[in-house]
Amino acid sequence: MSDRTAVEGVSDKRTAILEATLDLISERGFHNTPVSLIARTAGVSAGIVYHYFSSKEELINELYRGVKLETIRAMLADYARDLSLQERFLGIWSNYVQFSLNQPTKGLFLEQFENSPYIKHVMGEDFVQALAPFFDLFEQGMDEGVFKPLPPVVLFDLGFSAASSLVKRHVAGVVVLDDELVQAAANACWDAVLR
Amino acid sequence: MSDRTAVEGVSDKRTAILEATLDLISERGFHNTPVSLIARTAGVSAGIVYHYFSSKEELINELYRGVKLETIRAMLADYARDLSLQERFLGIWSNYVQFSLNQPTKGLFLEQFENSPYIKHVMGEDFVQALAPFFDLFEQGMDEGVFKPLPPVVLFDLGFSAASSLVKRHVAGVVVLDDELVQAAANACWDAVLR
Amino acid sequence: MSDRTAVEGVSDKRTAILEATLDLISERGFHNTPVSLIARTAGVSAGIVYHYFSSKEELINELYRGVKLETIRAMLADYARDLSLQERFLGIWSNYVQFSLNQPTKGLFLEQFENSPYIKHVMGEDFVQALAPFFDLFEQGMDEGVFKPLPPVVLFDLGFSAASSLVKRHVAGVVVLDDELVQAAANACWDAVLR
Amino acid sequence: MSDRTAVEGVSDKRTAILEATLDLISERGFHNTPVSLIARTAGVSAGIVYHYFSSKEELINELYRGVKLETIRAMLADYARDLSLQERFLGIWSNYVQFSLNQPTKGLFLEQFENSPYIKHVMGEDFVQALAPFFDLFEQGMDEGVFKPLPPVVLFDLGFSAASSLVKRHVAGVVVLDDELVQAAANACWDAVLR
DNA sequence: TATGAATGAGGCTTCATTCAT
DNA sequence: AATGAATGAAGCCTCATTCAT
Repeated sequence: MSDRTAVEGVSDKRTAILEATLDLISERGFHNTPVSLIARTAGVSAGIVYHYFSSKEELINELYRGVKLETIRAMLADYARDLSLQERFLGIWSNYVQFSLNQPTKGLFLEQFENSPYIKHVMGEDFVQALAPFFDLFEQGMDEGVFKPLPPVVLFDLGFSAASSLVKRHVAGVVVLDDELVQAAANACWDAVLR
Repeated sequence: MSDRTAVEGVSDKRTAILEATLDLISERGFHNTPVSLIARTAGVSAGIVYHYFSSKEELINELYRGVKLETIRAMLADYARDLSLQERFLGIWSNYVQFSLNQPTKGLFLEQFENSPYIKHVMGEDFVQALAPFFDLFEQGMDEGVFKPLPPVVLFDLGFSAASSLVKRHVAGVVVLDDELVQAAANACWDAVLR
Repeated sequence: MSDRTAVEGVSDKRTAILEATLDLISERGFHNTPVSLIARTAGVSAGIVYHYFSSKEELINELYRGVKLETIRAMLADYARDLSLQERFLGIWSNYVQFSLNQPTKGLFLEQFENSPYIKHVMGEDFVQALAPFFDLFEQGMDEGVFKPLPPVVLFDLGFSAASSLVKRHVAGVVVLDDELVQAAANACWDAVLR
Repeated sequence: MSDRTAVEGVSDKRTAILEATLDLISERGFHNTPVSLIARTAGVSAGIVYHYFSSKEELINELYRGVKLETIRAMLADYARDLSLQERFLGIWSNYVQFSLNQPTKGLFLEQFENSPYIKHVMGEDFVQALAPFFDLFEQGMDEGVFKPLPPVVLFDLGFSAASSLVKRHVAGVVVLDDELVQAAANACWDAVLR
């Protein structure tokens, strides 16, 4: 037990810092979120943050990587090659919406991060791996002549850009994203990629 | 000339401040863009900024309103009710892409602003008016049974979300948005909204 | 008429500036009273203040001299050598209280000014003249053996310090300075100077 | 010694800041005493001031409370109910004068503070307790028919207002407050409160 | 006389980061 | 591994004063 405590003790604080950072930044923004506040929220001292992360920037980058990977993986939950193209496509859509609605801070954080010139994002090998199923999906769809003959990234945007926009609308209270609407929107995007 | 000087003289500095703010924020972010740098870039003193704007926040809000309105109007250039639904839809698409590629700082600024919890955006009557043609378009399309029976905002997202994503891909160097690709993407989104 | 307008026009603005300064400083303090606010309150431009006064400091000094002289003169209204010592003493007391209650801003301003190291007060010949009756009173009282044999300034403080303290109590709402109380206090101070 | 160091270590900087603030403000005024100068004089960084005080205003308020309490307590040194009314009264007088002459900055600071609309003073329970002996003195004096039948605050002002005025005269060089003069003045004020 | 835009120094405060303990 | 006092650079903003008109 002392072993676990020791081991988890470490990651506990690290995790607490990351979670506090996520919550604070998603509702206050990068600036307006001082390290001292992150520390207080996480229940640790300001100094210890620099034991786990070399700088505030690295902390935020680390958080970005984690949240981004988690989001990608959530989108691909249940993804299986033996499902039809459409089943996989629609599955990603509903996974994404469900995840975003359950974890609103993560979406807000990602959008903020990705639209800020403040911090340059560096992606590593694990991202390439995590994203592979998307390319797999679109390449298979093109090979089979089911999808429009466009670069996979373009198909990706055609297929999923609207999803995050709609989630923002929902968060803003402009629309209510119930199952029916999600399915309708997902099917509309399916029409967009379909040849 | 003395006429123009007199007239423009009043707003010259104000305009210079707004333009400097746009350029700096789009490439450096909200923070990392001190008022002192804005002033220096605009060729004015730091103090005078507060003669034209009551705070940095108000300056940025004012800038947002101006850029947003300009973008909306650019999208609707040539918009005319006697054009077909598809012509109008595709026109908006190409107007948007063209404007975004010509004025990359404005798109970057808008995305950053709209995804930041830092500043709350307040829109006024002029926005409602400027956006009217979009609602006009989608409502007419639904009335005629051409578009899917979905809320106008949803149709808007289905129709245009991908556009800004693709522009970002272009700016990031991932794809090259030539005319052919823009048309293909625009037509794909047309498929998305089409019944 | 044009003559009067021209002449009064000048002093009108000067007076308006002085009055605005008095009101603002008495309720906001020296700092926290920018020249720009003084100008706005007086209904003039900021620049013109420097036509009438060479600096903010001089403006305040000028104001001090005027208010101080006015206060001294108000205390000595009705002062006449043919009145008894006690009549003159009590007259000063009630004049002071009456003036202070009617013109609360002036007392506040004087106290603030005289207790601030910010601005060094320079008094001129007119002050010496205006204050002469006080010395006259106390010297006569000493010569006649009616007052305690103390320096006139000391007799002055013994005789009148309590007056301003009581006015402040009244302004603060701690006591109500009605006629009866003023007379009682004045008589008590008369006891203090009386041999 | 290590003990004292440890104990004092905590409040050392806080105390240094308060002392520097007192000295600087008493000779320069509230404004004209920037926080940066306070910090430099105290031998600390500017930032740390905000670790101990939430703002410059709070710092000054805190200082006021401390100096005021110290002054009140100094006035009441040796105060004892078994002394006669007159002994107590005259003791307060000489305590006050002695304290003021020994600690001229404190008197200057108090006067400046109390006559400035800049900062609103809030007094707490400790003030009420510290001031109790004054009320005790005046109420007893009235009950015994020794003092004039006036509100305690009024008796207080009649009894002690002149003291601070005279100290200011001394500081200004107008009179020399030697023991003889202090006693004469104190006795004169005793006459003022005496029935 | 009069305006008010403009300047620029300086004030208060915040905050990422370090370091003695 | 942990604390939190401490630093000092930098940010936003104010304001006395000037000057072109």
